[in-house]
Amino acid sequence: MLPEEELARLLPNLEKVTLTLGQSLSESGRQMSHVYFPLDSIVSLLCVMENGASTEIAVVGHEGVVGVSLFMGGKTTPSRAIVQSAGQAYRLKGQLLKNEFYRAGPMQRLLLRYTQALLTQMAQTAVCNRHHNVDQQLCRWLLLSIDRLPGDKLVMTQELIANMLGVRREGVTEAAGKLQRAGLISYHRGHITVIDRPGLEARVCECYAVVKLEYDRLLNHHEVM
Amino acid sequence: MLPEEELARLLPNLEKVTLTLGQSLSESGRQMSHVYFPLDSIVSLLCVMENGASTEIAVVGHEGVVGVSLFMGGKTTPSRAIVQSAGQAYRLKGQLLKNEFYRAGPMQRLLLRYTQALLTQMAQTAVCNRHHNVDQQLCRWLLLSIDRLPGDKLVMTQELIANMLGVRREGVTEAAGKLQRAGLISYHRGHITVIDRPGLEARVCECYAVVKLEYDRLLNHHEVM
DNA sequence: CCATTACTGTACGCTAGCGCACACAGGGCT
DNA sequence: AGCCCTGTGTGCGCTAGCGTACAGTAATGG
Repeated sequence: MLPEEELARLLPNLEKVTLTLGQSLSESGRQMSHVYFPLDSIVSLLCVMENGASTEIAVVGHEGVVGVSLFMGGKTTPSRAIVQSAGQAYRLKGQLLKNEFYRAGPMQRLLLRYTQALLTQMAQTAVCNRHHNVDQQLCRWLLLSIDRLPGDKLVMTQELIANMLGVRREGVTEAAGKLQRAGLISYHRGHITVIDRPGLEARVCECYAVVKLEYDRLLNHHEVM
Repeated sequence: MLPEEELARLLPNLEKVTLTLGQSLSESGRQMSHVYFPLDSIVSLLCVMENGASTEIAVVGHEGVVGVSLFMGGKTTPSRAIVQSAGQAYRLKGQLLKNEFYRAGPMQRLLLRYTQALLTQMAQTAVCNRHHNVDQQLCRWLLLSIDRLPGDKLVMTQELIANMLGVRREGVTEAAGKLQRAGLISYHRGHITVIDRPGLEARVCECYAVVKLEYDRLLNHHEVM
């Protein structure tokens, strides 16, 4: 989405890395050395509490960047970034991104619009956690995930999904069972395949659409302010 | 917190306005004409759903600004901003803030750090909605509110608090009753007085401290990156 | 090939919070 | 005074999700 000039300046510094499932890109309160631009991987931003319970507050895929705190000026965040789906990503030294950011050009505007989209995703996650049941939240989570993946399959155990959603594993089993019996997904020991995407969209709560529309609005056109 | 030069440039354009309880500063999807810097007032950012249910996703007081979407580049947000506690605020034409922002000076860095603090508050709200009970959330809400007010009193009915927290009014009645019987607050027809602040802090969940520490870290020193 | 581990399904009692209904009191109004 | 409206307290049945326990089955590894 960047003009050639910016892209040319950045490309030599982008390093392609492989992210493995469960890998931590950022720990609470620790400064990241690099920012990551997922390609076909997905990264979850998690809040972990003192007792170990966790909740996903946002998910980042090829549309975004992990490490906004580096250019936002805070350096650290109180959340963790965990690879939710293995794959490739570009990474870039934090200082280089910051330099680019402070050129105050298209890259800065893009990063800021992305950060605003992230704000919306977090806000909607808060609402969803409050008002919607596990079934709907699972649908939202599945849709947000496969939107960020090339195919319709994802590798993820119910245990991990439960950690992301901040619910019991058994709750996920039940919700996933319903979806499977309804023929919307097939679930097999850590491998999920989405069979009927429109069916999922029919069951999901409004939160998914709110987030998706906002991402489209903010990121899917090259308009310069 | 700004150097004199920046302050001198902004001051003539700041307009002092009175915000009344319940006033809307921003509607979902509408562009704001001004940004607001609360002085002794408090503004709640709310997500409102299709069925009318709502949830507060963040609270803004004298430490912050209402309308980050104006400089983040998105122009609008899918949330509402409602005055939760009447009082004074400065307002500033959106375009003037944007101009100041794009001077890429101390004001930009400050606004970005504030936005990051807002991110943290939203994230923690999402976690709190998931994992903590109404009692704890009420304590968090009370503390976040009186931190942003000059005294120890706030004007707020249980009905409105329920809307903020996204719970039933009766749930708030019950939780507030416990706090009152414990001698931590006194509640009288829409007038709350905090009597024992340390007592509240002892009951609140960790979410309050996480948010408070992050605000302090990001905003309470003049360090320039 | 067997043992172990990891993942999924199911059951059961418990609790927090919901939806609803209603009683009661303060405070302002005519 | 009487009245209404607003705000608060309470009770009751219901449900979603929790905690816990355990069974069954696929993958894995020696």
